[in-house]
Amino acid sequence: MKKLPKISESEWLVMRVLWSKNPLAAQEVFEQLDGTTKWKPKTVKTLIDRLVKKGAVKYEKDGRRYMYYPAVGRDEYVTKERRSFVRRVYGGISKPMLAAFLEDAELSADDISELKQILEQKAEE
Amino acid sequence: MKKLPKISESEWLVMRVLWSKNPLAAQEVFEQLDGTTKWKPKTVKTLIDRLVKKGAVKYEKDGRRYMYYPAVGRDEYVTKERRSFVRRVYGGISKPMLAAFLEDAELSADDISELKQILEQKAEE
DNA sequence: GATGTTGGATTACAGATGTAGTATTTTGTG
DNA sequence: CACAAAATACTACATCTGTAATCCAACATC
Repeated sequence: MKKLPKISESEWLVMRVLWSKNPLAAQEVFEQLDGTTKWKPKTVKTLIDRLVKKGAVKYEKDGRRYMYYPAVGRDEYVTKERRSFVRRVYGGISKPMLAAFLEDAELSADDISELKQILEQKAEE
Repeated sequence: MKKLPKISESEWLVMRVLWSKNPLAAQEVFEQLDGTTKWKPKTVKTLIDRLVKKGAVKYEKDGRRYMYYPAVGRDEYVTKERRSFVRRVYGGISKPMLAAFLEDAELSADDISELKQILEQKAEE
């Protein structure tokens, strides 16, 4: 249960890119982001540098440039963020919160039955 | 659809107090928080002041002190935060996300059947 | 009326964040 | 080899956050 560094809003976008594909050069991260943000390449580089300093990203040399890759797992992070979100906003996970999520979601019939299964599983405990 | 000011982590705790009971004097907010945080009264006052400046809290005079109350609705806020959370972390609401929430939750039998009802409702659309 | 007490107003200050710019080094190119 | 192109390294700077402390005014008390 190591401690995960805090990742800011903007840094999340960088992590999402690196989680989806890696290793990437700074330039490539910028290209992946281009369109979803209006950041300049230098901005992306700064964000990457900060993530490296925080220990969320690692790199290896590739000639004149660095190739970056995530040092922390996406799933751990998502879990951590999910928990801190519910604590902050709802004071804890709760039925009203789940209801709001479910109502806000667009789900296929398959999704719905999968989720129902999960609920049924839980009912048995 | 007015724009809601951003509320920081710490400020959320103050808002939660004010949403649950208001109007309150700064001192009273401090008392409500005491135990859940280790903040000094001055810290709480600063947070309140910032919320006022952001327009998330209003006040009225009561003798020599101010009584504070929320200027924004809890529900709007929660919705906003929920959406920004899913966008940031999952890139959008999704079944895997919901599954993770459900699995992480502690639910009573009643809760479970209520949630199942919501899902069934959605299945009919 | 002087004085302590209780609020509010103002100020503090370091670290995180958003958003780059400038300087320097490495390297491919004419 | 001199120079432009590309990467990295270092620097910038206003805001926001977390976490108060200090100063001042009004009231309550002796």
